[in-house]
Formats: sequence, structure tokens, C-alpha cells
Amino acid sequence: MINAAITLLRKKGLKPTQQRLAIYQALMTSRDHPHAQKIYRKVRKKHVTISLNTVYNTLEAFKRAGLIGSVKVLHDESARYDPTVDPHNHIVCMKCKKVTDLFEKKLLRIPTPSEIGGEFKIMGYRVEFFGYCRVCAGASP
Amino acid sequence: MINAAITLLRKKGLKPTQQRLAIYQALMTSRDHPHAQKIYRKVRKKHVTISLNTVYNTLEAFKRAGLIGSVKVLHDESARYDPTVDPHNHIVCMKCKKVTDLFEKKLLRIPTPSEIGGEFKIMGYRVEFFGYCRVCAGASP
DNA sequence: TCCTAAATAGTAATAATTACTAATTGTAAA
DNA sequence: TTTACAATTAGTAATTATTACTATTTAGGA
Ligand SMILES: [Mn+2]
Ligand SMILES: [Mn+2]
Ligand SMILES: [Zn+2]
Ligand SMILES: [Zn+2]
Repeated sequence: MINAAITLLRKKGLKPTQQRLAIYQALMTSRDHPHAQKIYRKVRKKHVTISLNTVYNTLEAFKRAGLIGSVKVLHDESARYDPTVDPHNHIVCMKCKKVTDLFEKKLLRIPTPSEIGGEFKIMGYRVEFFGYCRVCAGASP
Repeated sequence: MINAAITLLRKKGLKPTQQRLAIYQALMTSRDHPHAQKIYRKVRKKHVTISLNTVYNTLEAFKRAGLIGSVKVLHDESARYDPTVDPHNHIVCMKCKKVTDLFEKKLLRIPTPSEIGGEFKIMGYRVEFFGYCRVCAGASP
């Protein structure tokens, strides 16, 4: 609901502008970790004059507020945005670049390698699988 | 030794030019996963007229031949090159972006999440730790 | 030595992201 | 409700890593 989004943005100190609400909706209803460009095209259907820069600014503001996440995967240059902030990992198709969530709990409890010793203060880690999705595995290389 | 490099490049069907040998030496004697730019600056001390484009072309050719690897980490835009091709993982300093090897064997045997089911043909995975190196952990945020 | 495909240097083009700036807008106080 | 002003936006320019293009050079076999 739109009012919930307004309240949420206000709570984070972000003015709930039309643009921000549209971008928030666009990302939250995505299951494919879209690029900024894709969100831009989606939002522009209603907000014809929105600028790509605003999309970037808004997504970064959402990220700083902890409302969304972002993913950078191998085999794909540009940044993807993630409506899910709960800890999870990803698997990427090396051909079509589709990024799929992995909520497997075992991946969230990997012990810190003793090899690291006292050399690093660990803040986190990520696991990224790569391979071919069902569609691409069946197609020609 | 230089003759070993010449033999190796020939075996891979790559002409052992002066430029390629210099780039190969520069990377092999690096422990810091350098960017193309850094290799370029290093090699240019001897090969004054080498072009950055040649550095990129050469590194990509080496990669295709399986002589080197590359790494793209979070918190750092550009590609890094890796003299080590044996399977291993990395830890990245979120401040100074230093990339350190992790050869811990446990990280090489993570089971494929059942969650993936038959949806993906897995080709591999990587684990990437992030945090702060000893130098940056002691400094101001 | 000569020939040819491969490699190189120099430069232009591309693409994602960030920076800049004048105009617009949300909101809180008057 | 109006006003004032900082935050936000649109439009555009700048930046940066990487790739593309092309004329020239070079390695290595005939
Ligand atoms: Mn995700
Ligand atoms: Mn490495
Ligand atoms: Zn695919
Ligand atoms: Zn550091």
C-alpha cells in the first residue's frame, strides 16, 4: 500500500516524493534484481519526465537508509538493486545473467578461515554461485 | 626465468613478444592483484611506448589461455588481475581495497544448496570476505 | 631473406555512473 | 493559508574503465 511506503520513507528521513514512491514500488515488485536502467524504464511509464539521475540518487538514498540492497556479480558489469535486505546469497546465470536468491541457511554460517588470523577485522562475506539456468543450459553455447 | 616464460607462451600459441613477456613478469611478481593501470605503469618503466590497450589485450589473452585469473570485488570498480590460477578465494579491505588470497581448503568444499534444485547447472562459486585490514582498522573511519 | 598473419600504438568510441546547476517541491513555522 | 527554505529533481556535462578501430610494425615460418 502506498501509505505504508510514505510512512516508511518519512521514518527514514526521506521526503516521500512521487518519484521516490514510484521507484520504491518498481523495485519492491521486482523479482529479478533489476539494473538502474530497467527501473528507469519501468518508472517512466507513469512519470514521463523522470531523469535517470534521479533514479540513481534515489536508489543510493534507499541503500543508505537500509531499505534496499545492491548486488554486483561476475559476468555482468553494472550494478543491480535488491528489494530484499535480509541476509542471503545469489546464483548467477553466466549466459543470460539472471540473478536468483539463495536463502540457504548453511551459507550464512561459514566460519571465518583461521588463515585470516588477526590481519583483518571481518565485517561480512558473500557466496556467489555461477552456472547456467535451465533455459540457457538447454540452448547452444 | 625469461626462457621459461617464452616456452610457456609458445605452448599456449601466444607469440612471446617483448610486451607480453614484460606484462607477464610484472603480474607474476605482484602479490597485490593489480589493476591494468598499475601493470601499465610498472611495465612502462622499461617499455616506454607500450600502450594501455596492449596491456588490456595481453591480459585478456593470458586469461583465455588459462595463465592468469581476474577478480572483481565489491567496493572496487575496476578489474584486478591475479597471477594465481589455483582455486582460492579472497578477502577485501573495504577502505584501502587491498585484496588478499585465502587458500583455506574448507572454503573450496561448500556443498551446493539443495535450494538450487534442478534449476541451475552449477559451474562454480566464490566466497568473498570483506572487512578492514590491520592498517585501516586502526585508522579513523 | 621474404611473406603474412598476428600484435601493437595511438586514438576514438562506448557505457555506467557521478557531478553540476538552475528550477521545483515538500514541509514546517508564521 | 501563506511563506520561506532546504531538499529534491531534471537536464546536461564530466568522468572513468574498458573496448573498438586502424595504420604500422613484428615474429616466425617458407
Ligand atoms: Mn537478492
Ligand atoms: Mn588471488
Ligand atoms: Zn540463463
Ligand atoms: Zn585497508
